[in-house]
Parts: sequence; structure tokens; C-alpha cells
Amino acid sequence: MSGEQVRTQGSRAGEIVGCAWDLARTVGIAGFSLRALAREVGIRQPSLYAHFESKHALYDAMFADGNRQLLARLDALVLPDDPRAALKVFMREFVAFALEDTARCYLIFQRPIPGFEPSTSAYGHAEQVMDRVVEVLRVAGIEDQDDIDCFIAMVAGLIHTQLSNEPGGDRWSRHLERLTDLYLDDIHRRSRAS
Amino acid sequence: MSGEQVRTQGSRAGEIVGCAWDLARTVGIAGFSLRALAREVGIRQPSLYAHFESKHALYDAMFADGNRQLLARLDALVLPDDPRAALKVFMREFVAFALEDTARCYLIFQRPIPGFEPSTSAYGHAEQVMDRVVEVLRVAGIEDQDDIDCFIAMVAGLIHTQLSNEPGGDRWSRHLERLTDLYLDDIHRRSRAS
DNA sequence: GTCTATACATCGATAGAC
DNA sequence: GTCTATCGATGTATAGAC
Repeated sequence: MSGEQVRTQGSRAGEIVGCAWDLARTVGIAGFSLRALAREVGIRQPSLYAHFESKHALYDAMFADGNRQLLARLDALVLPDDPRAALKVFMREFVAFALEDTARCYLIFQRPIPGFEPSTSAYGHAEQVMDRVVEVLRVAGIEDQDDIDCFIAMVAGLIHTQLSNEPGGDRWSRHLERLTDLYLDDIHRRSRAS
Repeated sequence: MSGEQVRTQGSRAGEIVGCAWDLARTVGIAGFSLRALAREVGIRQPSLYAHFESKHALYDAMFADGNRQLLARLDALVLPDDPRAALKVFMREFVAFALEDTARCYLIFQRPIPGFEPSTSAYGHAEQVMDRVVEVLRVAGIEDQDDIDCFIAMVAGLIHTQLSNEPGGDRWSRHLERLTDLYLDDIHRRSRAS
């Protein structure tokens, strides 16, 4: 239960990461300063360096934390037996997670911090998320790499367009189920034809 | 031919915008400073204020300029008579434009500058681009607002996923024609069914 | 682990001469 | 329109006491 990487809960470093998310939510992922973060935490700015050796290290912890949050949400789902229904429930949760926090979505899925690359340790969490996605897609019959790429691009497009043009709304994201059917039907049609 | 808004060609302000694009291409749209920009232009940093009253005003000029570039590219196309083929040629050019300059794509389509909102004048160019897109979609039979939204999200997803994961490649963007067929076939199938 | 104090760079923007 | 000089704020990061 208490491993080397589970520092997000309870510890001071975890509290700092939480405050960093709060700040990022209001001023953007790249728009908060360590001074403002320290103020939020209730300590002085240089004290942050007792927990993170640089701002990039903090971003790295946030990247890992965000992916861990998403993984927990996905693994907590109770999926229906029907693969198509399961895929819809799964992706609906995925999209909901992405839409509820723009800053988190950007850091995790787009990496808009110049010069920041997640460490291999943090990247492992992102790979776990991707493993879950690919597994649900596979069960639903999306196995070909091209089909996987197209489906993921479709979902990313709904998220991206929604966040860019109407954050908080559902004008684009509400088409997820309909487009999921469209892609699945096409794959099944093609597999029958061969 | 010479209007109040055509300052991108010839004038000093246009030269500055061009240098700003060059810089943005290497250090990101939000990553260049006015000092670096002035160095690129060959003047001193305060001299920039003789042409733009603030950095946001410069971003505004870049936003208008980028949309004008895109509009020129789209209007220069010779489209096939067949609406489906025309849509493919048109969107292929659109995607190519987006992929060839990440910084430009971000500024025009995603607005990643905190606090920057394009002026109504600059936004007019973006609306002209959107008008062209909607017209080509309409001719191809995509008229329902939901269908338009889905199609645009699909294209945005290809662009976004391509740029985020493999800039310079075509792993995702190469599926544009196939997905265009998928969407068009679905719309025609539904219209026959009604 | 937190503090005070500070170094050092860079930023956007302004004043005023030419 | 361009220059020199500079302002005031902010940024990350370090030194050293407690």
C-alpha cells in the first residue's frame, strides 16, 4: 500500500501537487509560478525545493498523478458484458475525465510545457492507461492498428474541439456514442466482407 | 488591392510578423520574447512598439495573418466536380496546412496564449475560413449541424493526434480520405433510410 | 523542512532624445 | 521610426541559519 511512488496521498509533496492542480485550473498549466504555488500551500517559495528539485520535477509528479487519477477512475468502472456497451461506458468516463479539467488534460495528453518530457517512471503510468484503452477496444473488435489509431483520433477530436470551442459544454462530446457505433459498424461490415 | 488590413506584405509590420512566425516555429508560439523578435528583425526591442502597441496586438496580427494564409491556400485550389472528391482535396489541403507549422496551428485553432482573444477584425478572417469549410461540406451532403460538428471534430482529431504524437509524420493524418468516406457513406445511408 | 535573504536572468513596457 | 536607458515585476534557483 505504501510504495515509493505513492507520494500523492498524505505527504507534503502530495499536498503540493494538489495545490498545483488547483492553481493550474485557474491560470493554466504553464501559467502558475512557484511563488504563487508556495503561497497556496502556505509556505515560502524556496521551501518547495525541499520536495521537488525543479519545476520540471513538479510537472513530472503532476503528470504521474494525473495518469494515476485517470487509471483509478477507469479501473473503478463496472463494465457491461456486451463489448460495445462496455466500450461506450469506458470511453464516456475517459472523455468525462478529460473534459472536467482543461489544464490536467493538456498536461497529460498534450505536453504543452516547453522542454518538459515525462520521466520513464511517470511515463509508465501513461502506458498503463493506454493498455486499458487498447484492451477494451480489442474486446469490442477494434484490433487492427489503423482502426485503433482512427478511433483514438476520433475521441481526441471530440475532446479537443469541445475544450477549445466550448469548455463546459457538450456540443461535440455528446456525439461519442453515435460515432462509436459508426466506427464499430464499419469494422464489422468490413470483417464480414472479407 | 491595398486595403487597411493588408499590412502583411511589404510593410515593416508585415516583416515583423514574418519574423515572429520564424521564431515561433523554433521556440513555440508562447515561447518567444520581444527581445528575441527584435533581434531577428534587426532592430531594438522598444522599436517594436512603433508597430504594435503590445505583444497581444502582435499575436492578433499573427492570428489574422495565419488565417489569411489559410484562406489563400484554400481559395487557390481547383476542386474536382465530384463533391466527394472535392471535399477530400479541400480537407487534404486544410490538414496539410495545419501540419506544416505546429505553432501556427496552435495559435489559429487553439488559442494557447493566456489572456489573448482575437479582435473582431482578426476573427473575421477565421470566420471566412469556416465559411469555406461549411460550403464544401454542404455541397458534399453534410448539412445537418450535428454532422458538420462530427466531421470537423474528426479532422481536428487527426491533426491534433498527429501533431502531439508524431509531428512530421502521417500515421494519423493519412486516414483522412478513408474517414471522409466513412462519414459520407453514413450520412447517405441515413438519408436513404428516412 | 522551513525560514530569510538574495542572486541572476528575463520579461513586457515606458520615457524621452534624435 | 529608431535609438539608449531604465523601470518594475516576475521567474527559477541557491546559500546558509535555525
